[in-house]
Amino acid sequence: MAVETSDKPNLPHDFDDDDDGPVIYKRYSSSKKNQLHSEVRKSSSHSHAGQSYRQISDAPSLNGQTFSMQKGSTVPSPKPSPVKPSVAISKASKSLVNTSSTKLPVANSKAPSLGDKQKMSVDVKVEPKYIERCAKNFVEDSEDDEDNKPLSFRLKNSNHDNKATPVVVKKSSEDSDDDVPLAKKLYRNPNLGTTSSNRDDSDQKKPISKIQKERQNGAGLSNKKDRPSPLPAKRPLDNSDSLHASVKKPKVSDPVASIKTKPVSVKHELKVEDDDDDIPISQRIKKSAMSGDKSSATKKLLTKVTKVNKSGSKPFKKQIKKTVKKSGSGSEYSKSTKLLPSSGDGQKKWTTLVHNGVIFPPPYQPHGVKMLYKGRPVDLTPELEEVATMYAVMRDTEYMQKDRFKENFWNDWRKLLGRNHVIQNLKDCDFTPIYDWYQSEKEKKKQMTTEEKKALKEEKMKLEEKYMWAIVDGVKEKVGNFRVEPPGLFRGRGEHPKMGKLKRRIRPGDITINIGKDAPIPECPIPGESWKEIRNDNTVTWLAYWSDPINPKLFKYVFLAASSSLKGQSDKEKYEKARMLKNYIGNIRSAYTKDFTSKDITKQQIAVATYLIDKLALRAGNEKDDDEADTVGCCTLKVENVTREPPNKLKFNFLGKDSIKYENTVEVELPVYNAILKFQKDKKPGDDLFDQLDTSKLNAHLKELMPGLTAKVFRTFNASITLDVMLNKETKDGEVGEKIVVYQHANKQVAIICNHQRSVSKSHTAQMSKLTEKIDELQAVLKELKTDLDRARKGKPPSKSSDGKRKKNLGPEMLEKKISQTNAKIEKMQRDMKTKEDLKTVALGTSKINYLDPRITVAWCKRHEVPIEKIFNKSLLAKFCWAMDVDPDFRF
DNA sequence: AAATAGACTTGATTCTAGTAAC
DNA sequence: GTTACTAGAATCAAGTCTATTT
Repeated sequence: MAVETSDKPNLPHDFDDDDDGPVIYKRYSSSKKNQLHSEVRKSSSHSHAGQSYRQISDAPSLNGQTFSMQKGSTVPSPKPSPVKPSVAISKASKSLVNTSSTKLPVANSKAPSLGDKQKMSVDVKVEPKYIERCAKNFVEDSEDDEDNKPLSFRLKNSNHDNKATPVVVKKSSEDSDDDVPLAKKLYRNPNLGTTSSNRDDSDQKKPISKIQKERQNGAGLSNKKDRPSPLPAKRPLDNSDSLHASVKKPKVSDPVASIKTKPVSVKHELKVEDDDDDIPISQRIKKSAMSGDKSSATKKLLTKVTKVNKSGSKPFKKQIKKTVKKSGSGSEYSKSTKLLPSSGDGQKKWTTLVHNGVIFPPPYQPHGVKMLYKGRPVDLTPELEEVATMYAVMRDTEYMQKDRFKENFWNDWRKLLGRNHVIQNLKDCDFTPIYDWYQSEKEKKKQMTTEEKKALKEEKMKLEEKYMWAIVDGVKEKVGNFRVEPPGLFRGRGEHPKMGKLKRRIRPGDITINIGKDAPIPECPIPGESWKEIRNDNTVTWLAYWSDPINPKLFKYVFLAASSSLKGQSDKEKYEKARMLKNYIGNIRSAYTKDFTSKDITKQQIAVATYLIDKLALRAGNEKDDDEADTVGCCTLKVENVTREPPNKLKFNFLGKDSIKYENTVEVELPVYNAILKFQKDKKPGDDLFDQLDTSKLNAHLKELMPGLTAKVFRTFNASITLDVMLNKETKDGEVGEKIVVYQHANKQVAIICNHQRSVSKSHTAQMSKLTEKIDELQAVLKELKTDLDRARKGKPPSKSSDGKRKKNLGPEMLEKKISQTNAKIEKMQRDMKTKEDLKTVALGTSKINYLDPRITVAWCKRHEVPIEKIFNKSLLAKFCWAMDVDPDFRF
């Protein structure tokens, strides 16, 4: 805490405002815009209305504390101008020197449109090291070979001699601008793969002046981004290459200049090994597949790689595991920590940690509205009423159609009711009075004036403010979820066996607090109660946890927010690991290709599974318990989830994470097809396709191929490389708006690959028909204009308008102009419609947040003079602050 | 080697507030 | 000024993966 005071400039948030910061923000924002809320957002909220408990909690009375617990409002940030945050961001990211030189677009206006270009390029200095960097990049560039492309892209190459119909993502079939499925599209562009050449083109061919300009936009850079900032801003991200990253260990290490070097060296060495990568993957695959079993050779190769890696580039393996783990910060650790605050000691995540614990939802406030049992009002104790209300409020949700939900609810409620309660079954319960009461409360809330709302918000803010921040190694950081989850009915996704169960209220006695040794222990906010336990474990990043009331084996953690350095650090490491995969992917692919026909069934299954993960970006697929929804990932695929379609296609159909359906038909290499045939033989539909496999075996195997490699890395790799390749292939000179379209298009393809879906909004159909209507209107106008044009040309006056009024007599030119304007309008609307229809089931956000290396985006923005905030919103900018000063030439 | 515990990331949905459209 | 629409934030469920224990 002491720390807190110093260097404001570097703090992520202005300390000055800190204390009242949030409040101020709030006032600010609310002041002028509040009126807006008067909105009556009906339909949506209404229909699900009570559904979630959250809503309940929002409901004024439910929790008693009127609104104070509402959720969303907290967001401190919304200061009208983005300036502040951006400043902070840039500060944090550019560590030192030329503060002025770097003008991240961010720093500029909020939504700079064209004009921003200039702004962006304003104060740039050409970085002396630019050339150096270029050189580095070239090196990197040269390494690109087709391996760096997503497998799906490559397949094309390999297959193109045969048929080209690989990945057909059903969803994509509707794609608008690209009504062609991604796969097909890709096929069309066989070159996609040649990243290197593209890249070279772009970089090398550019005139220097241009380069310089770009550079300016970019991060400035005179100093290496990687340098450690002298200032105590956010803790410096470990620049070192992620490599270690792969292993969880040394997180905060001192930033050493060596950063870039490492990767390079690795690459070099790898290169030697990878010679065979020069051969197009397709050929390689063929080669290996055809030429009998060369597993031994492969093995050697792999081994070599690994070795090289280990010795040549920093050692990946985790050295030293934490010996002292959970016990609470081992004294040793703290000692060493203290000595070398920034040196990455194996597991240490922080040195000092100060925070105020968590905030609890307000106690339940009984409303006294009586439900009916067999038509008669029933008196309920507040505890029973609370639970009844949770249920009542879910009336409009789908859960009410599910017997499992009702049954689970009844079982839990009944326990509370006790044997002899009047209420003996759910069927005779009528919750309508409570439901109605809830609706009216909601309505009341809606009707509040902006003043009232504002006041409530401020009040809430006041209560919460102290919980919103933590001080980690002297830096004030946002806490993510400092609110303890309120009680409610469990809403599992899909057919979750536990849906409807009562999620009981969490009390201080359930919560374990993790905090710095010397930090004051947070005061327990509920008088008379106390925390379950206090720990001082600096090998973990959580601030608090409690065990999940629905499944006591699981924990609910309180972590820092995504914008924190700690999170940023691991995010960066994640992407570095994925980038590392680029260097290994060639060998990995040839290795598993060889094993498609392995006699060792386990090997064969590993090979095929790895292939699917690589090609389709499937999740690993851990085993699940019976008390969880029945969903699968790669390792847990069932025989029935894969259908063979001769001669060499596989049709996948299963429920993945969150019970989201995955449907995809893909063309695969024949050996894979045959292997699947073999795995399915003599099995029942519900049997495991990969009976010899589980995620730990698979990951253990992957780790032999590349340090730190696990199944999920392929997803990250696949997503990011796809973005990188598509952006660089498709971006053309032109308007910012067009470039953004290119970005969104790439983003969408990634979302499709990752199967990121969203449910169609209720109003979608209505919205579409509205648009259609408008288009029709415009078309009518167009027709009329054309008629008038004809008449005008013949010297006649315009026709009468529909309402019989006279129109202005316009000349032919004028009419022609109008016609083309109208046409443009129509086209635009049609495009918008297409896009809308197209994206109605595709969620772009998830991949942006979790899978796309932000440096690709930032670098692209710099290169193409697109203001970064056109792509990243405020929270993304904060989350990715570590990526903001990336070199414009950065390629994934 | 399998099960369990633990920690952290990923993900769809819900909620809120800002803005656009009427 | 309302109402409709939406982006972004918040929520919390559901994954992944590692380490430890049995």
